[in-house]
Amino acid sequence: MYFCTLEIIYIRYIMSLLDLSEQEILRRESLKELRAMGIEPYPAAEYVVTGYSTDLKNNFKDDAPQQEVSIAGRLMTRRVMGKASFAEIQDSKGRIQVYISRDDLCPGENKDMYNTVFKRLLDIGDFIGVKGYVFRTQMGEISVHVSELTVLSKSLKPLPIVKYKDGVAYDKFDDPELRYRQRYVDLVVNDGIKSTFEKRATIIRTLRNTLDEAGYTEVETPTLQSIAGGASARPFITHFNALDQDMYMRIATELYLKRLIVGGFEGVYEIGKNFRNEGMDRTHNPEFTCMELYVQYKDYNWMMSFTEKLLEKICIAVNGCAESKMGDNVISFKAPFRRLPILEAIKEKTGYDLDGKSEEEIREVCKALKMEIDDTMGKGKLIDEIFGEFCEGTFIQPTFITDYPVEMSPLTKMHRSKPGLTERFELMVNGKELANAYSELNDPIDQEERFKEQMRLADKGDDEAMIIDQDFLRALQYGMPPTSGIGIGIDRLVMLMTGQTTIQEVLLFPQMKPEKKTPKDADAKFLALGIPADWIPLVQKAGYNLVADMKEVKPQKFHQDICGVNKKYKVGLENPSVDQVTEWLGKIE
RNA sequence: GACUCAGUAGCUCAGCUGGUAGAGCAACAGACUCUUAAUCUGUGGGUCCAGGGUUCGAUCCCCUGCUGGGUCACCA
Repeated sequence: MYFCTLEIIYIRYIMSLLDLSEQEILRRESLKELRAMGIEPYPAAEYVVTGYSTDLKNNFKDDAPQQEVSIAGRLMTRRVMGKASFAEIQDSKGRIQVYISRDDLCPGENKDMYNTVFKRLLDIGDFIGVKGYVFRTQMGEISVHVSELTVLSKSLKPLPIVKYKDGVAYDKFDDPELRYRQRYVDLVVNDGIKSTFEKRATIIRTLRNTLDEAGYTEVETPTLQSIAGGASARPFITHFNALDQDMYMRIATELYLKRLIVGGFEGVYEIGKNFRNEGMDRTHNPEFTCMELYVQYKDYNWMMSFTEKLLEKICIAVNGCAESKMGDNVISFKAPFRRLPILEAIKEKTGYDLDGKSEEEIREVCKALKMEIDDTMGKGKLIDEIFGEFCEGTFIQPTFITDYPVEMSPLTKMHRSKPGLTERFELMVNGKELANAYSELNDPIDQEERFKEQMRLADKGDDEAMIIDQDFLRALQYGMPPTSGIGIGIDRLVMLMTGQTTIQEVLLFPQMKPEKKTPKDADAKFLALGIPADWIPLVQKAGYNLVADMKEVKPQKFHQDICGVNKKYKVGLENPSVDQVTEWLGKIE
């Protein structure tokens, strides 16, 4: 069964109308009307702008000679008062009011541009360009007096209307679900969203500039890996057809960057995405941005002072000072930061001194602290749990927590003087880990042993233990200079620098569950029952998206439902008889 | 995964022991040449998330499910 093109076009036309809201249909009609008037709603030509909203407002001087300008943007509000109107145009920098008087826009006899185009066919959300001069209204608002208006792009879907008065937002568009899914709308209608992402760009630019000036090389390493190493996390698995083998999305850049230090770079860094197949919440997104840096001949002490200077510089670049507000907390990134060994931190917060204690003794401490633990946890994991439970959240001001136990640091060099501990620090800010760094382990034999220990943990049931990377070991065997490395979570850094409390606010497109689409049976299934093609969209509009949905319904009710749609949406089809409908429904198996 | 709250017009939200729905904005028609959440008059617009149950009658009560928010757990 097939139909001619015209029928298909007609069905699509009905379907499109049935799926649209009244306002969307009206906007489409306005679009047609514009074309009928000879106005192209989506013109191809460049529209030359000579200024931007906020610049015009900031640079305006009442006593300066009149300034002709040309600006473009989205029409965001409209206040029509008969023969004169005010509107606000939103461009990339902000908003400015424009004043349109009928007789200035249309000096001749034909007033269509004002009466028809501006007042009736344009809608909020449309892009327009205007030419005119800048002036100050009686109410004191700097505005553009419009002499020429160009339609640049018609908007077919109505934007949520958010209005502001005295800093209070009315009818706010603040449902997180909608804001993240339709970030483009969020950026258009909500104040301050764009600036968060501009700050994010500033942070990354400052970071990159600082590392470049220090003489380090920006590199890119594989995202698709056959062994996902360098961190403890579950990876995403994907499939490479050409080799018919599974691959992993990287969970860290560490092992590749260290190979490059073996290869002779002074310093290498990468700013890129890592992927971890774990939960999603206000501080975790499955893909997130990390910066990792490795510098030869350095140690973790050097890295601490490098890091605090780096962060202070970034904070000043973003906020103009070395402080950032997080809710009620003011965080100072003024270097230097406090340094505190992890066992001292635990002693400080819990009163238990774990120095020199065995795994069994620590297990007892955990029980005394009423913690939930299990047998798969080794000594390192236990200490980590105690720290996470009682200490981590308490470090609001930037604090370097140093000298972690070897069990939880398989890629870290042993401490130069403290047995059982490693030369590692984590930087805690606002109660969360922001960075993780070490004096890198460069003893290939020790490294192999550490990997084997990880394998034993994996055998015990730790599904995050690291997998042994033979090629990385081979690289180390050629010799790696003493090296210090660090990883900084960029998303969390942006949160701290911009005062945001959820990671979704600093990611343009945070991971969301896929949008659910109502399943619909193919047209052929409806045609098979004898339902005419024209009627299929109406049947589906009435709520019968699947043939199975019609199975139980009484013919009378079904008849009423579909004829109701026909009438309500003025589709204009001839209604079937109840007998015909009964016949269709009778064919359902 | 647990708990909890929510789902009503294009948007933000009301809706009383249970009697099939309202406001503001947006839209449409009209008035208005310096307004600014413009104002004034009028109009249209709803699968009250879905499916069961109780009831003469359910947006409301009960059950189940779906979707989402929040909190917690998991997750360096």
